[in-house]
Amino acid sequence: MSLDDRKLDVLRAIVEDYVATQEPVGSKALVERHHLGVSPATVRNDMAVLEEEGYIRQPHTSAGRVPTDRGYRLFVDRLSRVKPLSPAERRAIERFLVGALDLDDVVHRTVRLLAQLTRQVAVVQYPSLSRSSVRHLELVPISTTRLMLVMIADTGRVEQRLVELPTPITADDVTDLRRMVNEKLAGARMAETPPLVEALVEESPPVLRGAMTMLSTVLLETLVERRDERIALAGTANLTRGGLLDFQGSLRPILEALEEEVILLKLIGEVEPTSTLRVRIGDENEFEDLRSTSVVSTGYGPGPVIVGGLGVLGPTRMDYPGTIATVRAVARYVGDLLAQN
Amino acid sequence: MSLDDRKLDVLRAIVEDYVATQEPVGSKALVERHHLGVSPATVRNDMAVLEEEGYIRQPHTSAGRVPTDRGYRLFVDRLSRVKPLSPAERRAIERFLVGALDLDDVVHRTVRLLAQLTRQVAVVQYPSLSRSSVRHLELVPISTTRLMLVMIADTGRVEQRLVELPTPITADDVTDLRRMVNEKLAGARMAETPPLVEALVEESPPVLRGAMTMLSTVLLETLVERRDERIALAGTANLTRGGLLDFQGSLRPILEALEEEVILLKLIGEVEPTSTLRVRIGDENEFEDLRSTSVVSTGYGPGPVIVGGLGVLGPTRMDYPGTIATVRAVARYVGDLLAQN
DNA sequence: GCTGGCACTCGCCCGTAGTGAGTGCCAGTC
DNA sequence: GACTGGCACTCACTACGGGCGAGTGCCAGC
Repeated sequence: MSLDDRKLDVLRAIVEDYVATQEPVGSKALVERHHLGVSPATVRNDMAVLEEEGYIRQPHTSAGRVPTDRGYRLFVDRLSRVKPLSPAERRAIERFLVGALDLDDVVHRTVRLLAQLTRQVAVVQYPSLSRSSVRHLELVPISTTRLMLVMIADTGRVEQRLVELPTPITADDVTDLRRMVNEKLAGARMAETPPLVEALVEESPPVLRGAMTMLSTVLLETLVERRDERIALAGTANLTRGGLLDFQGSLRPILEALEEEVILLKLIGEVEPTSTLRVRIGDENEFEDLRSTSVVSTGYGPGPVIVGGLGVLGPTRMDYPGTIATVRAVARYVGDLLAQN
Repeated sequence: MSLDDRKLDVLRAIVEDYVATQEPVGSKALVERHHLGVSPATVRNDMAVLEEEGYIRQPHTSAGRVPTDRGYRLFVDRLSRVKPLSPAERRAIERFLVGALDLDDVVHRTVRLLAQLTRQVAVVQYPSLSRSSVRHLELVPISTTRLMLVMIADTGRVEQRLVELPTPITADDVTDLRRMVNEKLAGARMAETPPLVEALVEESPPVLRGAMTMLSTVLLETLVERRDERIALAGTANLTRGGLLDFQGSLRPILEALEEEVILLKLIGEVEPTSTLRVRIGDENEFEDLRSTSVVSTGYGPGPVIVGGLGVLGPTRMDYPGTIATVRAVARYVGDLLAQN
């Protein structure tokens, strides 16, 4: 059955009121606060239909209605009007992000900004290595049998790792190694590096073979395997906003989920090549513990190419239009910032 | 008035029971669970004295007793017996920390380990730059007017920053700059660097003067000013342990405090040169919002010299002996690990 | 198809009463 | 003088019950 326009209006009004007041909304309050032009009784009939269709529900008989996850979904997809950012918000974004010193700084400022603007938990993924290219590889001798490998990506990411060498090497050897790895790898996309690294070992002169082998192992680990992804988090205190009503009283599982990098990455890191914004509402979340939350996430990057994800997590009862607008705007600003560097 | 031995025994029993059960403990339960060898009435008299002295209090008339901050303090200072780590805990520590790849990895593993063992919020400060020396400075050309400065400290810390140059420079210029800064600064303690950096600018040839000036600014910022300190945090979900009884029901201010790096640094970063362990109980905390928590912190470092702090934060009602033992043990292991590198 | 009216439901808000853990005090004993 | 058993008292907690009112579903009428 298709819902006529007024029923959709009613649903929209319910969502908006419930988000604002956090209390089940009744038919009478609805016609008073929104000028729907019909009587409470009519609204009640509409509500009955909406409930039958699964868009709203009653916490208990003789209470008002509350949107279901399905109701929020419909609201987000078809009913929410775009809420433009206020000038104050725009200014806040600009002020917050100018003067960032390096990538770490950009990410930290961004995540705090997002948390502050949306008043929710913010998550920002560092630019993904797998979507970056190698800008430069540096080898710093720590001792004769130890090197520090510093990898600088074009996105500004810097990763370092210790390399234990099988035999002592000289300063000249280090220079040679440095030249070789940079000639081979500088400019390469991370995904393309494994065969190049293999080649490096094979092409290296016998005297450096042992060192290069160890180096290649660490290189592969650094470039493509673990530590590929990093995450910044802020605003967990916002989970306590709205008392114990959201999240059915137990913050525990949510806080635990937020400590799992793997989970966070799945939440905001799985962005499609296009920079579409994604909203996951309640049930739609794949993680059991996050079924009482919604996640708004999007990719960001300099220009159209996506290098990482960012987003916020909050109660299903969240201000979707505002949150979506903010997340989108912040992602764009961050992208611009990256493009400048 | 001095408390005789039995009164101290009573206090110890109260603390232990309350920590275990989280419920006010009465005289009868006390004599049953601990073999004090006296009757409840006697214990009641002792309790009255302890209460008068401010070591325990009653949440309300006709309830059992609960230790005050002062009571915990006395307990920690004079009554708690050292609780040796279980073999399982020792094994957990070792297993957790072997195989750490680099400093980041060590810090992350440590903080998670601490959180897991103590079941509280764990905080680990990265080795402080101000307590480190410069191992190596690397300059990587990003463009003709941009350099990336990578600073590697002897503690394993790596910091990077972008340097904008006033005029384009050549690859040879970069080589010169790199040589100059390393000759001057490599091996220097961070605290000693400012005059050296000044000298660098003055001694630099006119053609490099502009570049060196910018570089020196960034150097000073990186070496001694901001970003000096970094922090890792884990186990916030443990705050929800024990329901809403601890922290008088409001996690909010605590979560907020934990998001402020400045506060965390003050909590665990202010370690004396010696590696004494510090316990701050409730009121003793300088931050208003943390008056309902206790903090156990200590310094760590390779050998006797301290390079950073670590610790845990939890309800005043915590297992002090166990927590203290764990914090101390983890700090020692981390120190050993750093010494190896 | 909308509306006003009406009976009904049921969560919420007290006030009351009963229960029991725990206390303080005191007289008695070793 | 220190400890003990006994006893009256306090008071948080729980259960019960009635009144209130927001909100509903349904129905007859326009």
